[in-house]
Amino acid sequence: MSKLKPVLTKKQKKILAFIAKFSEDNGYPPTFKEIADKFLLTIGTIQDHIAALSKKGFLEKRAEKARGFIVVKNSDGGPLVSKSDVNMIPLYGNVAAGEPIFASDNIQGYITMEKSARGHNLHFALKVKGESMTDSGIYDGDIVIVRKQDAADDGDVVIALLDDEATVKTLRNSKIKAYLEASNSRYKSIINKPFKIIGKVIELRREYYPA
Amino acid sequence: MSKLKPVLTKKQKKILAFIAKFSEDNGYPPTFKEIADKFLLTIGTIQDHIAALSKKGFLEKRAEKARGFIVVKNSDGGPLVSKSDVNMIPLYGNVAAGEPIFASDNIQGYITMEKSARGHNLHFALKVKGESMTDSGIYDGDIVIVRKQDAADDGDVVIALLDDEATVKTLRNSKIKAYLEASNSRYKSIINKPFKIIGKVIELRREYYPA
DNA sequence: AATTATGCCATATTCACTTATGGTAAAATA
DNA sequence: TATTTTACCATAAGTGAATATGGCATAATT
Repeated sequence: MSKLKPVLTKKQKKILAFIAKFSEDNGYPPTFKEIADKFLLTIGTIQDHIAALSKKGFLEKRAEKARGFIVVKNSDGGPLVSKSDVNMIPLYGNVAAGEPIFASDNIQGYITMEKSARGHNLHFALKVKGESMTDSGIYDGDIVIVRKQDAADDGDVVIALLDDEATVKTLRNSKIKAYLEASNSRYKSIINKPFKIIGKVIELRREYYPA
Repeated sequence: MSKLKPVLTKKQKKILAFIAKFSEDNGYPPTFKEIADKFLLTIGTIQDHIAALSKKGFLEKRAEKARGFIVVKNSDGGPLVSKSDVNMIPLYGNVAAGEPIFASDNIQGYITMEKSARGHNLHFALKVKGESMTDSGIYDGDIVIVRKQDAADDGDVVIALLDDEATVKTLRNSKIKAYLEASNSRYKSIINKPFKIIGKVIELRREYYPA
């Protein structure tokens, strides 16, 4: 209903935005002087602005430290992306049978993922090929984010190594034996071949082109 | 096949890692002295290390600037997350008919998305409710990332406002009239109701729990 | 064996930067 | 109307921080 947000003046917004952008561009925040130069103001004026901004809680100032402040809130109130919240993980393409999956030659790029609070295990992403999982909503071209592990539970969608090829399947751990289930009825489940689980799918992404 | 990577010594790795972590934690890089204190070394020694690291291309040094260096490469060669590559967008939950969708009360959180090169239009995310799009691989609980726009092409998956309620459907722009198509045969398409397009789905995400 | 890179020290110098102080003036608020 | 906030100025002082030099001892290369 009602929200009392400390309002920034236009000037303050501009300065905050400049500090944020400068930090992004350069990897470190600007000095008072650098801000002053940008706005054709003097250092004293910037002192006042910084004081105002940190009093309003958009900035945190570390006393007596060069470039010692950080933008805490965005000028429009939204949260900031913190580098420590995000991870870069490699995206692997499909590999021909026999080729090593995790070869660095096979990295097609990197994608960002939210850093899962605890357990910063090893994650990677894989581009799905084939139609065998369409009934589970996993389509050709989708990207699955995988956590490396060599075991999983019944019903988990897993990446398995089968004849030296990586495939996406649902794991079935029946009492008699474990097998890999395709979710598309036109595809056969894999029951009598040995396989090795290399990871569990924890997220799926699909991009709709053209962007 | 062969890649010649400039190898870092253990000490250099440690120092690089410290600089990276310090920058993340504090929002600005450390000074020479702060590094020296951490490793119980002197400033002179750190000078050498910084020189070595930047000569090897892991660090970039801005001369005569306080805290003026940035980690360019990770010690293990992987790319760094750059804040400017990632955006925070709000995730909206489902709203009851009549309620405003973009109310800030309805923000269920924020998710990160790769910043699309150009066109930083307004994006938002929406949690899908219902089964009407399962044949297109969009399931209940999935999250769609939407770019705000009020028109779309035939076949685009869109978010439409219908009776004051936001729904995910496929847009059909036949010659006669435009309508919204459900992809699950058990659901009817919406042909004779007025609707308003508020955005186009550009990405889908599904989280598999438990993590 | 000779050379280069690593890893460390100390001291001195020179800016880079923040802080402190004390003004002036207009606009917003009580 | 009185008072607070915003928005600016100038100047001096005092550290914070990078740079410059030179030297020493090992390990790794050539």
